[in-house]
Amino acid sequence: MEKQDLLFFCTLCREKPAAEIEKLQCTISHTVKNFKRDEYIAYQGDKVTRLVMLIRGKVRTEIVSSSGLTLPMNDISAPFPLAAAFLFADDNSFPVDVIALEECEVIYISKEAVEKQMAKCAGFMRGFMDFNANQMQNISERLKIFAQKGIKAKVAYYLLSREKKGAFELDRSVASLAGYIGVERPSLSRAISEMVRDGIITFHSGKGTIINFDAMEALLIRGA
Amino acid sequence: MEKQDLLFFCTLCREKPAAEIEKLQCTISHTVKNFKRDEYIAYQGDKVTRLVMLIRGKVRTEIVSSSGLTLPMNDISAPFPLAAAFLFADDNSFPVDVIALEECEVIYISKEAVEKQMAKCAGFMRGFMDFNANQMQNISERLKIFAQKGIKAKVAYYLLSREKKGAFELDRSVASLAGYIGVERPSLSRAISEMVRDGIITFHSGKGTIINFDAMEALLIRGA
DNA sequence: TTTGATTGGTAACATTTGTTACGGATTATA
DNA sequence: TATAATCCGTAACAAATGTTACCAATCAAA
Repeated sequence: MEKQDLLFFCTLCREKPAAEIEKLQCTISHTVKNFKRDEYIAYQGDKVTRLVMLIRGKVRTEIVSSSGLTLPMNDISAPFPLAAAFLFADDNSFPVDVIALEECEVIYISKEAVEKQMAKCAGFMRGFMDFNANQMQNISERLKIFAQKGIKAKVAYYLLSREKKGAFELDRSVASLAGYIGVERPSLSRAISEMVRDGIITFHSGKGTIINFDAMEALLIRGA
Repeated sequence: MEKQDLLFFCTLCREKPAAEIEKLQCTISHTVKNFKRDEYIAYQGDKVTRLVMLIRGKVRTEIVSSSGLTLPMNDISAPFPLAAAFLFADDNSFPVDVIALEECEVIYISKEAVEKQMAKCAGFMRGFMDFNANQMQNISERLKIFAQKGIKAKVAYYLLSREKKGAFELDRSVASLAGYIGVERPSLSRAISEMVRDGIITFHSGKGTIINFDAMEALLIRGA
């Protein structure tokens, strides 16, 4: 259970000891529901009127089109709020179908209860805001990578944003990095090889260094 | 002044008449600052410790690299909060430089004041949440477009998400749509032409209809 | 050790996209 | 109306990326 569980109960008011919390009116009203494998937890287009927290299990989200074809998006493991960000949006409907991949448990908290709780409990509010802010940051970071034109530019952006004194370490496999930046694995592999060949970086088994910073910058400007 | 000004003063508590608001302790402490054209309002990496609201003028944001080259991102017109979403993030630093394009006025509200105000005034909180939620929705919609592989897939996704009974209307020029989905204008133009040629859509001066839904779906699945 | 699975580098070729340049159409401006 | 500016369709070519396939290296399980 990470920061996300801030969203569950006011146990999240970490600022105070658990014992003290019990005394506060910090319990949030909610309902619980269980889902079996392959059941639909939410349908695309459903109004998001409640905060939907996945507290046990794993789900798959997919876009569904009018003709019935589906397009898998992400898998999400508990604990995680589903579409928390959209709870307050104007067009607050689920952007995807949500399907249980295994036995799942979900709790629902009404929007009103969430608002009340936020007003009542600063810790809860902070937890909610933090979660949304971090998610926003992740997504906007990814968008910036996608906005870079050319694989090398994407790679350069990715590496520059996490190098320390020229050294970097991939926190994922090359294959998953390819997925993350939206290109094919062999293409990414080729791009890295060429950057090594051109003396811009070194790279071996997940670790490397940036040799030529100027060349990296140049890649950002124009996909070369 | 749109919804954004919800974030300014508690005049935003629209739920109550203005006269009544005066009586509440709904004034939020803030400081004001003016900037001249070309002045820096914020530097990339600056900690976001206060809510920064642009209330007059226009700014440009750009990514700056260590070697000094810049990469322009977006232009933003008042009224608009700058990096509101990052106020609560863990790594809460400005992702970009912010430069005044013209005479600008900015107000600063401390994070603490924002938190207090949210606790005190439900309207303010709702305004803040709404704004962030909507921004999140926009950005994630854009990310989904970028995640589509192939120009036609991007176009199909874009059109399918806004067609009504098969009819669609672009709310922007072809050139700006090209920028939005991250491709070159001639490439987008060609893609549209081919889709028209193949009898998938009609298109003329910003308006069109989807003729072959199945083909549109197929484009989403595999960039064809 | 052997086996099988995963990871990732590479190559040849197909396909898509970018680039550059041109011209027609439309709109704003003098 | 003339003039310039913008928008956008088109084409030919260059460049980047995807596709498919193969093999080597690594690692875990038998």
